[in-house]
Amino acid sequence: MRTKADHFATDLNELATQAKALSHPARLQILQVIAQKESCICGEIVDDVPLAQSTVSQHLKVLKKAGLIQGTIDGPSVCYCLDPAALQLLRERFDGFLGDMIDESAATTC
Amino acid sequence: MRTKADHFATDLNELATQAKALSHPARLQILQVIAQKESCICGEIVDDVPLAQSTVSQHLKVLKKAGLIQGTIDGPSVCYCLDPAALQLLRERFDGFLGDMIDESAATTC
DNA sequence: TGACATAATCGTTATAAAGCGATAGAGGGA
DNA sequence: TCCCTCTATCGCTTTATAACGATTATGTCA
Repeated sequence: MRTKADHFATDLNELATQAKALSHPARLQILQVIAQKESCICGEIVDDVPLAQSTVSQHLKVLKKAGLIQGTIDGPSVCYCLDPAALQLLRERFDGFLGDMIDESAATTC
Repeated sequence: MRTKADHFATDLNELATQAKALSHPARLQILQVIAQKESCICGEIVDDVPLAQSTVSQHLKVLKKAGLIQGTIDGPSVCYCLDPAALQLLRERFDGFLGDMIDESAATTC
């Protein structure tokens, strides 16, 4: 694929990247599971999500790469938790992006 | 691809679908262009985005399918505009989803 | 009607993403 | 040490996405 990411503004690329991390229901559910459980062992996520262990692991990798979660090794298991600061930042970016757009487009009707 | 969308909650599927619409920098830029221009003729978008006309048309289709924009035929041209209500709804959904998660995860640190 | 402009669609190619089973590596306990 | 558990990675297949050029369809205007 000829992804012409270099032709777009940096902030648009970053926002698009984070939106992509949220663009799959399994990843959204994984985030919810991690948020709800007091502990966040990988195995529990696999139990709660209707996907194979290897697939869940891939999704976790995507979320980790996007900076939305972090995993720490806990003996034989891996404990995953959210990064509240990153989520808050993402929230603000989305809000800002959409908010600006809504303000500007208030007049435009076609 | 075996997209197991049916295995996930409806609201997660919908949010993921809309996030996917925002997951490409070209589409984000197109939204900005439409928001900024007072008129929103398709050709102007093509001029402002570093992609071929057919590619832009595809992106517009994705945005239209996601319900974020609408296009009305204006003679030989097509006038695109944002759907402020849809954008506002999306904004609130993101905000709610991320907000709930941040609240719940305040305690969880691993 | 004929020529031109605009935008959507088609056909094709290349890359990314999603999914799974199997394997590998790292710890912990018997 | 040996086995078991847990999770990441590999290899593979299937489907989706992105991109473009070429074509088609629809209007406008001379």
